[in-house]
Amino acid sequence: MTTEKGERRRQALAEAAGALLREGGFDAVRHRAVADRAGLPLASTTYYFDSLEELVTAAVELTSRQELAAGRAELDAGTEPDPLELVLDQLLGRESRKGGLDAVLLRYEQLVGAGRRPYLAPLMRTLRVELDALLTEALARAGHPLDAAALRRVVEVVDGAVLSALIEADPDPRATARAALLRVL
Amino acid sequence: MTTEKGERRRQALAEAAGALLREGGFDAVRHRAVADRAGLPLASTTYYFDSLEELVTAAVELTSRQELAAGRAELDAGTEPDPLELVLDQLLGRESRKGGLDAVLLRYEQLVGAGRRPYLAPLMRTLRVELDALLTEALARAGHPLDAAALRRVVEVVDGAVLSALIEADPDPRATARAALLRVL
Amino acid sequence: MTTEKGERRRQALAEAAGALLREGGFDAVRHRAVADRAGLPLASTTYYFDSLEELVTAAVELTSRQELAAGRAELDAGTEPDPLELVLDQLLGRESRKGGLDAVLLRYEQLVGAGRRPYLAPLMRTLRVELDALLTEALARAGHPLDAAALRRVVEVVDGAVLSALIEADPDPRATARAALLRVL
Amino acid sequence: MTTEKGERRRQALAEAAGALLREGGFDAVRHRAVADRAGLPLASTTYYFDSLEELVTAAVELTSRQELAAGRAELDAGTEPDPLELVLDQLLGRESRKGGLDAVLLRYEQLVGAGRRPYLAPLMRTLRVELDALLTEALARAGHPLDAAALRRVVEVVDGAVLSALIEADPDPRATARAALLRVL
DNA sequence: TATGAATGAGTCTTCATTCAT
DNA sequence: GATGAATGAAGACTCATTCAT
Repeated sequence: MTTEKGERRRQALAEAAGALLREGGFDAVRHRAVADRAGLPLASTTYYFDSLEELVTAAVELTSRQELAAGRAELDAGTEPDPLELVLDQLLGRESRKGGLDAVLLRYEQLVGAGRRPYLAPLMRTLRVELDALLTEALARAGHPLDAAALRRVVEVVDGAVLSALIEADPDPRATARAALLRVL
Repeated sequence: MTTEKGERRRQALAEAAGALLREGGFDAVRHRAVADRAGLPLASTTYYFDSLEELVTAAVELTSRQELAAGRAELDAGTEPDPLELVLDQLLGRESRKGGLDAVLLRYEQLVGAGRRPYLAPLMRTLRVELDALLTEALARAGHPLDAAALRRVVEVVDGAVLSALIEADPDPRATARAALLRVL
Repeated sequence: MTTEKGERRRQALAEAAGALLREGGFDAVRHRAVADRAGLPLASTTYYFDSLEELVTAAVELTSRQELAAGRAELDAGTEPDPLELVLDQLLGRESRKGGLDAVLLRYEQLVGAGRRPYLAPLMRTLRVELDALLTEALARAGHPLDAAALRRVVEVVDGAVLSALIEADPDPRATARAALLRVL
Repeated sequence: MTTEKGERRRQALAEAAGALLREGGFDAVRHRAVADRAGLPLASTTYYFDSLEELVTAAVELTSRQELAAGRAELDAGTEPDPLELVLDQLLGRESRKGGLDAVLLRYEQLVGAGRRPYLAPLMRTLRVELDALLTEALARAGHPLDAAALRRVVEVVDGAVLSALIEADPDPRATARAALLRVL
């Protein structure tokens, strides 16, 4: 039943929601804001998504898959000489290359936010599996073949370091994360 | 100027706000909810706190200081045979001893939430300093004298592990955290 | 886009606001009061008007245009044998024919109120232009062709007299205004 | 019973209320604002004035009497070479010498505001009598001896002109008023 | 299939006034 | 005599969701 046009609109809404999520966190994802952002009628948000939760879920999924796909593409293309940068892209968001805390916040907000939003949990776990696969490959290419448990530990260390950087208002969380990553490898 | 009774009411409101924060996150801290919880009139919330932000700040501070004070007391009393448990108390919340994720969530929510709530940043940094002092002492008593940088790294590892546990819906995040702690020491 | 019914409701709200404005001044125009008066739900007031200012503006405009239209109609119909009465209608409000101060107050309240309500200024100036055109025509028909400057002076004299009458609680401000008008012509 | 200190505080509150009235109109006169402005406790406002209406009344009276007294003093001192300026001072407020509309607004706001505030009417009439006496004297000294009726007409013309200036956002209402005054004399 | 219209519930906050001390 | 504490009522405004068309 899904018209092509319908699918396009659904995607536009999810993208708008994703942008809002990035900029203002979960609380910023409101029907009106999403509709305005997408340039679509207010009612289209509830027409294409039964509830706000569904819309948020779609936004998280879209956002994350775009990051994953970009990482995978670069990995396959072999463009990036330093695979560790690809790892940091995934853990901090590619936008973190530009510096600043905002870009980093979203990922951790989502991680923690999932705790209060059980409806996100399944998606988060799925995404994690895909993330782990990508990271494993990138680290192997960087000369660090790791098994699943070891990878987890590496990710945890970086996550912990970034969390810490967020609170300290560390001006360059990516550098901090990179240091932690090198230390643990 | 502050009456004793006035101070008690203020505290009651902050405590109610803290409970709501623990149970439902930042979004659950609303004037009405706090007032109802404390069994006080709605307007008392704005009488004692100029804005919701102030109330949230008071809630975070109260909650955190209670945890810190409890840890400090136990440490000084020497009741707890295993100082590492005190460390875990501080990083996961004492309630995590009972198991379950809910108790753990708050701390990380606050850490990340401070990112979207700049008004919390100063408090978070102050609390961090006090936390570090307590942890340093506890770890020293456990036979692990650490300098500031080393301590930070230990905390980061545990934080990363807990964050991971939250997403995995790990049934026993405390055990996971303990394992990470032992590994890094 | 606007449904006919929608337009009718918008108008009903503006009319309710206008009635409140007349009876109780600017302070009486509140969302709740307007909604109750119009027999519509509270939220309809913010649905049709983005803010209270917009609603007040609509009320002023509607009220004033109705007066203007009525004056124009009578002027064109030639019903009123004494065109000066039409002038007084415009300057004191048609309701002032019934006597009493209340009817007169609104116009002057709006004139002065615009000072504290900059958002009304553009509308007030537009209305003034239309008013001047109507008055010029009515006075010409009464045998007093006036240029713009002369008209302004006439209006000012009447306005001054009415203002004075308002404070004196003059029982018949219309008669006072008429006397001033005749004197200045 | 009135302590000297009590009387001083009453006056301080009335003065604070007057300042707020001038700056923000009737709506700006609130208990809290007045107390803050006067640097006195909130409850002192209701202690010294049974209601807000009383406080507003006191503010209007104080403000107006100060203007009157200043005018009278200058008149008696013979400082001001042009008595017409004293007339304008009274009709537009002395602050209007500095130019701008704000200074002028208050007087007309009070004139009109009295319509919605019957409790002000007696005071307004009393003040008018005193004003008329002062104006008569000033105009006589300027070579324009006028009887009561003629004076009223002069005042009305100026009032009308100023009202008009307020709406047009006339940058120099005082000049406009002066021109109207000269014209009518 | 879409969407403009609509609204009940709820948001934070302000305020005049009362009262116990 | 003075005032800190307190609060009921009301303020403007937001929002997720429903529904008729």
